[in-house]
Amino acid sequence: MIDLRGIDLNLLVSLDALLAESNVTRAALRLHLTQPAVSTQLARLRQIFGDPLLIPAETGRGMTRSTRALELMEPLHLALKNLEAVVRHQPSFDPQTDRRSFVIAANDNATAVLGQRLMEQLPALAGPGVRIAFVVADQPSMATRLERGEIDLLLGSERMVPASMKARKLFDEHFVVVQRKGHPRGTAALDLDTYCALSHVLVSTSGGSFHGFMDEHLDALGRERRVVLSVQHFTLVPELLARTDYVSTLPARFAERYRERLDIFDLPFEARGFTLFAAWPPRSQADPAHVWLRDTLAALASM
DNA sequence: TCCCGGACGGTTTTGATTTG
DNA sequence: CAAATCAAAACCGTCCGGGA
Repeated sequence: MIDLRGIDLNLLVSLDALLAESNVTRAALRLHLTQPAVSTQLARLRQIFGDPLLIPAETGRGMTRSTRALELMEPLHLALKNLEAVVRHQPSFDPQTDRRSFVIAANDNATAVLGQRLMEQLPALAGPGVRIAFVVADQPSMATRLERGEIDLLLGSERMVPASMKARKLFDEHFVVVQRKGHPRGTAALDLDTYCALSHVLVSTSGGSFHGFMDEHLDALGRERRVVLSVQHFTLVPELLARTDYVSTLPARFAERYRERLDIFDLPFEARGFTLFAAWPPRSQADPAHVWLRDTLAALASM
C-alpha cells in the first residue's frame, strides 16, 4: 500500500498538470518549472504508480495518456481542488453565532465615552456568544499583557500605545471646562484670569498628581491655577462637580454626557488635545474576531 | 553550537529522435 | 534541415543529520 508520508505530494500537482497537458514542456511551463525538472518528476510518478502514465505516441510527436492516467485525471483534479479549498479557507467570525470573549483595557474616560456605547449596542451587534470584559489600563504592564494575550485591545491616547503594537486612530479629542448648573461664577465665557482663580479638580490617571496636562500649558503661559483635588477616575468628577463649586477640565466627549447637569465652556487658552487609539498585538492583526471588534469600535467611535 | 557531507530537487547543457 | 520534444548528464544551492 502506498503511504502518503513517503511521497512528495507536490508530485500530484505536477501529475495534474501533466495529465491535463499531455505534454511535459507545456506542463513545465504551467508549473513554472523547467522541462527537465518535470521530466524527472514524471519519472518519479511512474515509479510511484507503477505505470507509464504518459506514453510517447507512435508518431513520435506528443504523448498519449495510459488507461491508468485517464482513470486518474478526474478524481485527482477534484482532490486537488478540495485541498486547495482547505488551504485557502480563511477562518471567519460571525458575531451572531460564534463564541468569543474579549478583554478591553482602557482608562475610565475611554470606557465611559466609547466602551459604554459598545456595551449598549452589544445586543444589537452580536449574539450571546460574544462577551466583553473592560479592565483598567495600568500603563507599565500594558505591552506585556497585550503580548501575553491577557488583553485583546487597549484603548488609550498616543502616549499609552506601546511601540511594538499595532494601532488605529479612533478620534481626536479636545478639552473643555465644566462647572455645575447654577455655579456662582455665572455662565459667562471663561477668561484666563477667571480660570486660574477657580478651584480645580484634576484627574490624574497615574494617580496623586496635582500638576497635569493643563498645568504644563499654564506654565508655558507663565500662569498658574489652583488644583485642590486630584482623583484617579474621570467618572467621579461629574457627580462631585454637581454638588460643589469646583470646576474641572475634562475631555469634551466625556463632559458632553453630563450636559443636562453641568455647564460646559471652552478653555480660555490654546491647549493640545489628544487622539484616542485602539492598540493590539501584531499577532491579532488578521484574527477575524479581532478585526470585527476593531471595526465595530471604530464605527462606534465615528458616530 | 558549529561544521561537514550527503541527499534532494532544481537548473543548464547536451543529446537523441521525429517530423514537416 | 530546422523545430519540437523528451530525457540524460553535469552542476548547483539548500536542507538536515551527525559528530566534534
